Amino acid sequence: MKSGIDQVTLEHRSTCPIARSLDLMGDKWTLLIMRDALFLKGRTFADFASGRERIPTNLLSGRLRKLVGMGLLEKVPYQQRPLRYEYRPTDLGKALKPVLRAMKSYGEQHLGGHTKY
Amino acid sequence: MKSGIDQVTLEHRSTCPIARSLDLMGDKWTLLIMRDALFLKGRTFADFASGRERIPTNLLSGRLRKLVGMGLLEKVPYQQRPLRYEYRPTDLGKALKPVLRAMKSYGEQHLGGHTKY
DNA sequence: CTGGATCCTGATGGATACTG
DNA sequence: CAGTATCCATCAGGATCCAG
Repeated sequence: MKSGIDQVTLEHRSTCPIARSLDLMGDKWTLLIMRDALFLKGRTFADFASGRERIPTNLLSGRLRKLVGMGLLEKVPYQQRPLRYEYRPTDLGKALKPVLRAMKSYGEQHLGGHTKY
Repeated sequence: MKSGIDQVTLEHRSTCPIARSLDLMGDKWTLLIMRDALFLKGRTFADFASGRERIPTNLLSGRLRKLVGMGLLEKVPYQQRPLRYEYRPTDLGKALKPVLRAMKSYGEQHLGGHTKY
């Protein structure tokens, strides 16, 4: 299909800023994609798909669509012939860094995760 | 049923501390419960259930079981006759505050959420 | 070959009713 | 009050298929 309507409408359960944030990124993949986009720089679909956690391609394409629709990533062509795109974090996306840093810190200190993003 | 096995086993997709954190709290309700536990003090089941986002009771009981099992909350009796319990954040649970603060800040600055937890 | 879309199936979510 | 049980809807995951 060409692609459905790209209205990325987020439910919002309450006016609480934490709840709003969770409505946007409260799942197991969204922040992992942003981690790669923010710390591993401009990434292509294949790059995201081959990350260590192996996100299924159908979930990846859906999440990317949502993130672009919400303005956290932008899809920009980086070469012609063949045309290729990469997903780059916008300023709105970069604003997520403190959240990711807090989670990284929590994981390192309390969950036994090694460093390296 | 009496209650299934209470083994709270977390999958872990990789050694990345962010991925580990997300394995633990990457869903729409876990951090909301911790928000209430941390900022609204010792809470009972009914208190959590009647929060503004109205978490269904079956999900609530499952999440509380998980959080107690992972050691972020502890279930302590606070009165006898009739016996009543409340869920109190442990030190491990309190360590989540920076994550919640980062999300609160993101929500306020970029998602139009009002303050008040 | 890359970047997805589709399909199928099992797991999870969510609303609400019900019980000790 | 503190959960369970139930029932349906939606999502996750994996495999595969298709277009440029």
